[in-house]
Amino acid sequence: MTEINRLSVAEQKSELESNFPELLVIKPKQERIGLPSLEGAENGKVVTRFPPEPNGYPHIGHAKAAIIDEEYAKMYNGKLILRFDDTNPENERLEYYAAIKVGLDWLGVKYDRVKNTSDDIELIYKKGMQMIESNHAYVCTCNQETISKNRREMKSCKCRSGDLDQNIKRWHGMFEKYNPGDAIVRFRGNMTSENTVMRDPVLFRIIEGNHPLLMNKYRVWPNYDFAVAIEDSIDGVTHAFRTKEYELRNELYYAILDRLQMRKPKMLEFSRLEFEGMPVSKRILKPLVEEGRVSGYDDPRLPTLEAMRRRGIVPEAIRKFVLSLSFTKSDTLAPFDSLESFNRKIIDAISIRLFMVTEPIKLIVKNNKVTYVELKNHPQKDIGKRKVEVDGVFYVSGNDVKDLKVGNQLRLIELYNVKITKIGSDIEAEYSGDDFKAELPKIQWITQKSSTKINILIPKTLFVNEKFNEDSLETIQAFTEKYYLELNEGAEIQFVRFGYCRKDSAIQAIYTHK
RNA sequence: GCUCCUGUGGUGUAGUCCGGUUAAGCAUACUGCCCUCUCAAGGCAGUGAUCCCGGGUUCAAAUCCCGGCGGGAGCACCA
Repeated sequence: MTEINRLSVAEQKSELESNFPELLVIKPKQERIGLPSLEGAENGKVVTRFPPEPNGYPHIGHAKAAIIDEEYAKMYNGKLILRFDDTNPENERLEYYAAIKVGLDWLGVKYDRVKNTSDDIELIYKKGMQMIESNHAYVCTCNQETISKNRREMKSCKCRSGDLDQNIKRWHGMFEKYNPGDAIVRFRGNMTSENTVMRDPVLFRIIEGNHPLLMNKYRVWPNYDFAVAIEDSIDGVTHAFRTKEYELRNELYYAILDRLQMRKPKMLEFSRLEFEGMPVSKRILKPLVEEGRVSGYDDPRLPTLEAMRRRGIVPEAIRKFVLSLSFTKSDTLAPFDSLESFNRKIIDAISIRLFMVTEPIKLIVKNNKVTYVELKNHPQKDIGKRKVEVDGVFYVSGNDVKDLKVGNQLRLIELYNVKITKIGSDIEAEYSGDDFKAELPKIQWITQKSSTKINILIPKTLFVNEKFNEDSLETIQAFTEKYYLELNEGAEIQFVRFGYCRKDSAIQAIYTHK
C-alpha cells in the first residue's frame, strides 16, 4: 500500500490500466429524477393507497400524501386506491367524502378504485373473531383509567388471563348487551414492551354513532390499527405510506398481519407537511371557523385545498412543490416561498396584466389629445388586448406621486409622458411627448371614466408565535380598469407593479403572491 | 420521564445503503448584469455549507463505528 502511494498519480493510473482495467469503469451513480425508488417494487404490480378519514376538508397535508401515493403508482405503472377510512361514526360526515373527492379532482390525482373501510366491516369482524379464537386477542372490561394506568405500569389485568370461553362470550356481548366503554377487544401484545403501542392496544370498541353510510346498523367498530392492517392486506396494497407520527405503530401493523397470517405490505413513512403559522389540524381550524375569525374553510389564509384554490394557487404548482420536498423523514419547515415560485412561473403566462391603483390621486392632463389606447393583456403572450378610453383625467397611486415636484416628468405606461405643473389635492400636468424614455419613472394609471372599485384581500400568516394574528387578513381598496368586470370569476390577474391576484368576484380579488 | 425518528448553505432537497470521480449538485431566497414601456416572467453571473459536535477506523469519510448535543413524534376505547 505504502509502495503504491509512493507512485505518482500518473503511474498509479497506468498501473491500474494495465492490470485492473475494470476498476477504472466509473459506477453510474447518476442523479435521481423524481421520488426515490421503492424497495421491492415491480413494474406493473405496485398498488398504493390514499386513506383519508372523511372527517374534514382536505388540506395541503392530504395533497402531499395523495400526490406521493399517485406518483409512485404511476412510476411503476401500478394502481392507486382511494379508501375512505371511516371507522369512527362519531367523526365521519357525508359531505367530507365528497369534499375529499373534489379536492383530489382539483389536484388532478386520479385513482383506480374507490372504497370505504366500512364496506368491509363484516370481514373485519371475521378477522376479529379469528384473533379471539386463536387467543391473540381478548375482551377487556376494565375501565379506561385502569387500562391506561396498567399500560404505564406495564401490568396486566385479569381480563388478559380470561379463558377462551369468556372471551367469546364477551365478544358476542359487545354486539348486544355491553354499553359503550364497558368492553373492548385488545390485542395480546406485550405489556412490558418498550414500545407503548404494543402494550395490548385496542382493536375494537363500541360506538353508537350514526355512521353516514351504514347508519346505526353496527355498533362495534375496529380501530385504526386493526382496520388499516386488514384493509391494506386484502386490497392488495404493496406499498403503504403514512406520516411519521405513525412510525411506532409499524410493529403492531405487522404483528396483526402476522397473527392473522395475512400478506404484509411494505409500510413507509414520510414527514408531514405543514406551513409555518398555517396549522392544518382540525382542533385549531374548527374554532377559528366557528368563532368567525376566518370566513370559512375556504378563507385564503387557510391551508385547505379550497382556500389555496381561491387564493390562486394552481394544482400543478402544488404537485411540483410536493415533489421538490421528496420523500424523507426529516422534519421540515416548509418553504412557502418555493410553492409561490412554482405557482408564479405557471400562472405568469396566463395572467392578464391590468392596471390598478391604490390611494388614488387624481391626475389631470391639460392638453390631452388621445381619445383611446389599446393595451396588451400580456407583454409577451398573445392573450388579447383591451381598449381604454382616455380623456385626460386619471387616477394614479398615491404612493407613486408622493415625492413628486412641479416640473418632474413621468411616463404613464403604454401611453405618454407628462410634466407636472401643479400639485394640490389633485395633480395637474401637461402632455410632454410620446417618446419612451427609460430614465423616467413609469407608473400605471387608470382613467376616471372607466374605473371600477374593488377590494383586494391580502392573506398573511395566520399564527405568529402560536398566537392568532389579528392582522392576518389585510383588505385594501383599489381602483382598477373596467375591463376587470369582463373577466371570468377565477381569472388569474397580475396587477402591474403590484402582484398576482385571482378574481374572486366583481368587487373582490385575492392577492396570490408578488 | 421513557421510547422511536431525524440533523447537508437562510430555506427545501441531491449525494449517505456500495468511503475516492465533487471540499458538495439542484431549487428557492438574496445580489448584480442583460432583456423588458411592471417591482412579473425569461437569460447570464455571483454571495452563501470546515456536510450538528467530539472521537475512532482507513492511504482516503458528508458517506463506516462509538459517544454527545439539537429538533420532532408517540406514550387515546382519534385517525
